[in-house]
Amino acid sequence: MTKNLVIVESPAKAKTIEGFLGKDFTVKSCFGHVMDLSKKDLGVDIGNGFVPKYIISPEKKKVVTELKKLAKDAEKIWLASDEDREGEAIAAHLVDALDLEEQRTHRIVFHEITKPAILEAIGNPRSIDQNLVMAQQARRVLDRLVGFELSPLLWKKIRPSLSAGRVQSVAVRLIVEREEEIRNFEVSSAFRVVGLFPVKSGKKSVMMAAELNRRFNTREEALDFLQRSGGARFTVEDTETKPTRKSPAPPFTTSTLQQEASRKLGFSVANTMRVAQELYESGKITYMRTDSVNLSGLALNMAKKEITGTFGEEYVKIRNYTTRTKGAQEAHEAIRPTYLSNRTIEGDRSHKRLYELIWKRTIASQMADAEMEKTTVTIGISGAEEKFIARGEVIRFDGFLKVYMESTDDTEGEEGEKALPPIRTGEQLSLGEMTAEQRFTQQPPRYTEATLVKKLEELGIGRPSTFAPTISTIQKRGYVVKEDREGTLRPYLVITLKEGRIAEETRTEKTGFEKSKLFPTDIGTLVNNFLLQHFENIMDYNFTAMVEEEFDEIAEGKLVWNKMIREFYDPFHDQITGTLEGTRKVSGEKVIGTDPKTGERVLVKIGRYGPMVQIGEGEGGEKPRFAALKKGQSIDTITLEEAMELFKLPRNLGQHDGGDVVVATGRFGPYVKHGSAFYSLAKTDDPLEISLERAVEIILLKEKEEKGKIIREFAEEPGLRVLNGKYGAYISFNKQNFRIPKGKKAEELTLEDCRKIVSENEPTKSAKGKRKK
DNA sequence: CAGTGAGCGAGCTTCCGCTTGACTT
Repeated sequence: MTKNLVIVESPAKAKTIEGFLGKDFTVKSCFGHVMDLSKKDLGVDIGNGFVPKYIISPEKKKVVTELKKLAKDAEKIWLASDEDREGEAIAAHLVDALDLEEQRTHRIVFHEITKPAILEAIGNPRSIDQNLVMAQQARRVLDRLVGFELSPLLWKKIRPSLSAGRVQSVAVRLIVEREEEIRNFEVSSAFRVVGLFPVKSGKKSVMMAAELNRRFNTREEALDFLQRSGGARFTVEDTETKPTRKSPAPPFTTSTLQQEASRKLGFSVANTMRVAQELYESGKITYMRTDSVNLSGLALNMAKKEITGTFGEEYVKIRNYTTRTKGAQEAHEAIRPTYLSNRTIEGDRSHKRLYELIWKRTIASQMADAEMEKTTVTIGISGAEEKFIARGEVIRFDGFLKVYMESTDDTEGEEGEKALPPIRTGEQLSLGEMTAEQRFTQQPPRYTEATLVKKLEELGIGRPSTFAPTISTIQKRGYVVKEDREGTLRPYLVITLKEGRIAEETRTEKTGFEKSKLFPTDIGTLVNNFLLQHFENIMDYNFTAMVEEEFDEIAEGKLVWNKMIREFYDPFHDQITGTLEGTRKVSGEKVIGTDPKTGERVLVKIGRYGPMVQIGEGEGGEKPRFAALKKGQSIDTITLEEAMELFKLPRNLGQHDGGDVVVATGRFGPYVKHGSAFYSLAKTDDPLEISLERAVEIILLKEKEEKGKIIREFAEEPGLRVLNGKYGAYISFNKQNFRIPKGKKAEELTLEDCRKIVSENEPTKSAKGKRKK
């Protein structure tokens, strides 16, 4: 029996706090929300003031039973869920689910997990803020209404199992619209002129690079300028030196951690969160789902000590950062190492790397500004208006740069500027070399997972706990794919002036190369355009910000929650019924040309199984012909020529081992068929180009791989085999799988053993079987 | 796991935000 029961959200937090509080306190975790709207139906009684139908979440029943038992015997119950809208609702749901009486129940909050903060919280309990709870309820009900009315509309009008929601649909919109911008982008080019001037620096002679303050639009203008420069004199007209400073970035939040881990370590958003979760659970870092840039007083003291000890006192500058993120709730600290004296940790490579990133960012945030000196040299050209400008930078005091430099998203950033050689106004310079290089304007960048999170956060859409799941949802639904794209080679012109002679040369560079970027799929584009056409309000980038304002008013007691919902819902529901009755099924169908052979119309659309091309429409008794689009192709951009190519499959490549080898494209992409067996092609194989030799190679490789999987097989019973799978050995019997009992060695199983296991055990459920149930 | 693209109908899918394990072939 315990005197005091404290309930927090996270089990790792519970463990830490228990250590602060002594033997009269038992600290338990409720693992987040314990109640939610029923999932069987809408879960909201629309006709009756939107009364929510809350149930104890099925996966939380066990926790609730256990907490209820502990609460029954406790003198006091302290609800210590997070201090934000969701946390307040969790506390209210706990009161409900555990049948807590008011006089025994206290609500406490703290922003940092330190002993003084906890003790202060215990000393200042309050009651549950019902206004805040109602604000959460409004948020929850709104999301349910939007999600559970829009999604079924998509099932009817586009395809089953699709989904839409306040957050995910806007995330998809960002990606679709960025792709449109890229498609409509018109590349232009201009000539950038750089002069190299030999200058004495001590005893050595170095080349000083300076860029012309004007770019030329055409080759002729650039050529003309270089010709005129052949006999020109170059004079230093001005040198200017200015001190500048650079400040460190604030400590990590969830979103900035995801961005930097992506840029610096190449981690996906999901991977970053998995590793961070493990660091948190092992006590190495503070909580990883936060929107706060605040550090506790304890952390600041540790930082001061660590920086002083390692770099010296002049490197310390304690700073208070304030968040600028829309809708931030700041229930936690920023993400930081628990102990700043640990510069590194034991563990595998990804844990070490992420930890060190967090350490550096935290430490740097409390360090002095870097102090620089920027020098600008202006060089005049006799007989020309234009000037050459050389820029240099010297670091006078490195400050935080000793530890950490934030990276930027654009890859084509300026190279780090170096110091300029000593130079005086009035000095005459000779020209070493001058080049005019054709440069192209850059299309807008595609989103990565991390830059999409950044954009969502800027718009105030989504929360630290949902960024990673949202990114994975829009990929799982097939709205968006994360892919690499091969670049193409692009020629560009370089004109050089050296020793009075002009030379022209064409070089090539790679352009359009993409790595792990988000691309919209055809279905993603179709769903987006459909929603945009009929639900512009929900798809508005400001929709979340606008409803958040109303949630705030509810939290302040200025607005009644179900009145707000009523005002949203009535027109929204009219939109739903209007669209349901007023539109037909959409498939994105459009004609892209006519078949040069038959003159039939060729059209593209999204069919039952995805994007496809169709020749003819079944008029005049002719059956239409169909072909699925290849990966990376889109009904928006495919040309007639590319579409006709797709009808060259299936191809018969020839004979192997007494059977035809046929290549075609199926449900799961391109494959080779030999006899009754199918073999998938590798990503690098093109089904239209592949040779018989390569196809046979694929067949033999797969056969070899299959053999490697077999641990045991029995001549008497061909359907029964012991196989080696991803999760270890298992028994396969007529397409059903069985676990091998503990203590038995797979290699030593006899036919009798296997038959016994099969007859006495239930087969394991496959993911498919589960879904059917 | 595989080469489809008629139409019908039963039964299913779906949201956002809090939290971690259980489980997989």
